[in-house]
Amino acid sequence: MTDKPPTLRDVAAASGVAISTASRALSRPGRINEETAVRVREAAAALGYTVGASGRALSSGKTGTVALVVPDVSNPFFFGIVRGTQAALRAAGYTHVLVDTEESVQAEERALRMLRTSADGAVLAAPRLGDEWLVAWSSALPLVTLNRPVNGAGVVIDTPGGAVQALEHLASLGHERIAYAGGPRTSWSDGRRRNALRAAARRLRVEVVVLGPYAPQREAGAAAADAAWQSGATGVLAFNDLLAFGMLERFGARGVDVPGQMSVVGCDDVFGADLVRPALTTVSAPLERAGHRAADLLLATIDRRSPGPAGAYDELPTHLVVRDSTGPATPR
Amino acid sequence: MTDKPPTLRDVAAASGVAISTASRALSRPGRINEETAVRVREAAAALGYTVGASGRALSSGKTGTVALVVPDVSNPFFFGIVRGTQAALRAAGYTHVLVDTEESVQAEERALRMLRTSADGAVLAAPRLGDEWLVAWSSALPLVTLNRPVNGAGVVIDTPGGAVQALEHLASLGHERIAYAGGPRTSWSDGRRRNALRAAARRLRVEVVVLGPYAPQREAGAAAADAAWQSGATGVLAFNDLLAFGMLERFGARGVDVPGQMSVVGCDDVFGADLVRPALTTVSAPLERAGHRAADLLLATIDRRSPGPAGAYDELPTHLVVRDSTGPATPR
DNA sequence: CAATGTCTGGCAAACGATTGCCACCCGCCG
DNA sequence: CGGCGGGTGGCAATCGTTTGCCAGACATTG
Repeated sequence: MTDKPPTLRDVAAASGVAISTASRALSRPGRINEETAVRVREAAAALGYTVGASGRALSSGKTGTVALVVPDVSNPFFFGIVRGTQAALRAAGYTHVLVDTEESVQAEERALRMLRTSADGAVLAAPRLGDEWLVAWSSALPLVTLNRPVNGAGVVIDTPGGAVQALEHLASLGHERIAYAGGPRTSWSDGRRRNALRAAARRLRVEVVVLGPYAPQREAGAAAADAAWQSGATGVLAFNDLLAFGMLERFGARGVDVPGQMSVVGCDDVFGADLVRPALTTVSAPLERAGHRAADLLLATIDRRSPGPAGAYDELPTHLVVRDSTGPATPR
Repeated sequence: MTDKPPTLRDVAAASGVAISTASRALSRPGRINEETAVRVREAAAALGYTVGASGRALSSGKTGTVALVVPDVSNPFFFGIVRGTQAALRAAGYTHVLVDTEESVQAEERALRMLRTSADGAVLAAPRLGDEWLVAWSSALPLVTLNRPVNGAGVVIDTPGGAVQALEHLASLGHERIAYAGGPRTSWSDGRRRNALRAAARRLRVEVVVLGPYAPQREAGAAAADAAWQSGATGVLAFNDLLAFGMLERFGARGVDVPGQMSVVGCDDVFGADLVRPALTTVSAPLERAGHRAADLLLATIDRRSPGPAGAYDELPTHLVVRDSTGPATPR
């Protein structure tokens, strides 16, 4: 059968010192005579000892664990984020727990409640929870939000900036009427983008027609594509790549040539954007970096103990990647 | 500042009972007078109490945590797996920790060592560790392997079966010389597939030429495509979809028409396989189900306490999804 | 009325690690 | 020779929860 893992007591016994000494020898370099410390470390190695997370957590208050809370693990947008947080946490020796709330506010709150006692902090990617709640929670658990600043803090991906680049790109190709297939009402990012597009449209003297909201999924693409076509636009910006994929399929099915009759721009540059045909012109978002950054920020506030109200704000730039789904406007 | 989360002691005090009673009221239905229990539960709810994971773990030995250990989070193959384990664990009330070993055997072992004290078990997806080690570890920590049986136990995706279907498909299209662009030597799955293909080739009277090994990544696709072309084959089976994507790109770049001059079959049907053009004919693997299954199996052995040597073996069927990257053979 | 059981609820001992505080051993200086 | 201080290492409390065991209350039965 499976015998118990060695404990600090075993290590102490094996090296002939007290438990406290063993503990210090392993985690408080300098506090213990180097000679003794070496003996302890050797014993620990020989026994294959690893400090037990629960014991440590109980007595020190630090769990060595950070959670990433996402609304939907299967969305490729979050793959990049996961990768980033994973790398950052791994490097810092933290354990990475993954929570999928399946878009449910309640699940999100439940997760937070449980994390409060079992994690040192959490990265909330595109949280669904209301601002007030987020603020309240952040005083109970170090939190860093992604793509949804709370109290002016958090990591944000500047998709509005990218969207404007996309608009400029289309305008320069002669498009004068451009559709924006928007995302969920609850998306903070979407609202910001609408505003940025409105302003840019005036400046560029093009017309932007806002469509939607659409679910940020491939399945919603058909409806979005039909609406975009119907709107008389010659180019369309999609809320995200998934939606753009769906639109591409729909245009293909309806015999609308992309980019001949309709230019399509996605957002995020997720896995697959360069795989579809035509390859998708899209606003590239530094997903992995964003995850990494968020985790780093969180780690910093965790050990600086400065969850100060002026938590850091970090905006990551995006840029337009031009591929084959956009081209010169052709009058309809 | 952040005030401490309420403890069982607070709940007990608030409801005028002893800590032990409070504990039982919350987790041992029936053991305590229902009236008292209700009082306790109300107090707990009012205080927003949640049992602390570390305390519980220390005293009961159960951490309520299960880890998924993958060699590379950014591989879309594992996205599906993650999704499955996540769903299963969530449903069972377990916490999901994600460990990326970055293909490193040492990282894998390090992870296992730490998990031993901080998790109730682990799902090892495509572990790099040697069999002996895996066997040894499994006596210290409940383990379920995915796509790599140990001691005849684990969850396995029957890709050889799918590969044979693919071969039949190609054979029926008139292909007589078919290449197999193999994966890493360390892949158990790859070895199995080679054997299955060899046997099927004899039966179907076609010739299979084995190429590789190639890294299961897009970047390796160019080399694989060139080798396949060079081999004189008219169809090629790729170790996985990523490799197939890379091959498709390369064939495109070299002006080799797919499926006109070369048929390509992938494996796994990961996200993107139907996005790429031509849409990829591939062996569809039930990734999410596999992850779910593995987690369920693990959970079962965890609470049945039966890590018996005859751990369960489960083979999930695959099937060929025919899309546009395969077609009739044309003589070269 | 005594003996026996059944419910309830509390006491206290774990679980594994950390850490404040104290004790001891030395060497050194005055 | 006494006092002082730095360097080491041990004692014991503490963190939050679970659980074996016991004790009282009350009901049931012979």
